Amino acid sequence: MAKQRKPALSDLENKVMAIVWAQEQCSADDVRTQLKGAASLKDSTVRTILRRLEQKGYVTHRTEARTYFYSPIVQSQHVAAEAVQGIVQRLCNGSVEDLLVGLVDSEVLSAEKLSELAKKISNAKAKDQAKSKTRRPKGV
Amino acid sequence: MAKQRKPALSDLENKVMAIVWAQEQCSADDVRTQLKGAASLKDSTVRTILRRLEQKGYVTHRTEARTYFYSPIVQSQHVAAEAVQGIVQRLCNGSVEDLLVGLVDSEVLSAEKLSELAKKISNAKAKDQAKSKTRRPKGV
DNA sequence: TGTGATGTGTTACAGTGTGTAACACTACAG
DNA sequence: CTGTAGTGTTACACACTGTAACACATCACA
Repeated sequence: MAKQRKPALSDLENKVMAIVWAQEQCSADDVRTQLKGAASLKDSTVRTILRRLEQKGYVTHRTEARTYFYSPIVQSQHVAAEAVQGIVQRLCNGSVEDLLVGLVDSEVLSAEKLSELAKKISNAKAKDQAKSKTRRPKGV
Repeated sequence: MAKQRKPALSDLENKVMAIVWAQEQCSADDVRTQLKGAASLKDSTVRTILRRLEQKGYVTHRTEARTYFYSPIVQSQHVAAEAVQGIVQRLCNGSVEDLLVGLVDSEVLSAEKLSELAKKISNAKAKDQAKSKTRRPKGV
């Protein structure tokens, strides 16, 4: 259960997280370099963000020869799922159905695509479960 | 298309919107009264929120004998859909599939429920389209 | 016609979050 | 032992939020 609602991510924090997520592991400087495309920030700035992300519980770091290597604690999909849950509660009377209907109505997702994905996911899950005697894909 | 991304709603703004959405129409005082359960705010406070919501483009008002009656401009489901779209872009590499997978993985939604809802929505939509010769359920 | 009640407009202000960064400190390499 | 590269601490301005006071307008009624 837990789901200890983490403080939301700001824009910049999001960008940084995107980078961390993308490589599962990176130093402050890695982040700064990859962020360069968008904005060009001082390294202390980047490190501040990283530290805040750590405080917020999104990443952790490992020290290796006085260099911090950050890695995500939570998966982006999980964060997304929590965010969606919040939306469902706040905006859809707690009904996921309402949300999906809204998505289809707003043409964010077509009914066909939705069905297709639902099918795909069901299948994948069935397969996962069959396999779970040996592997544990979503245990912990 | 448009989708002119509206400024996000704060907590209190959300609560107020919930009330406005719930009744499609209400005065500042209505809102204050119904908000009472949660917090007890001065009417000027409530009106400030309402005005901000109007500025942000979420509601509009109609004056009737010097009383403002606010009504939502956007549907909650639509706001929800936009929010989800943002999440998909920021956290799921733009893939709705990733999002759905995340929802299922995080047990926000079971694969069965998803399939069921997808089916239901498809059917509803098919019906809607059949009917759309006479009614226009989501034209404009 | 003057006045109270009711409702609105304007303005404010403190707290928090965010983006941004300077500067001080530490430890390894040479 | 002295750069150099990396970290920790601290700061600050700006925007957003929650909260509200106070002034202004107008309708109903005396």
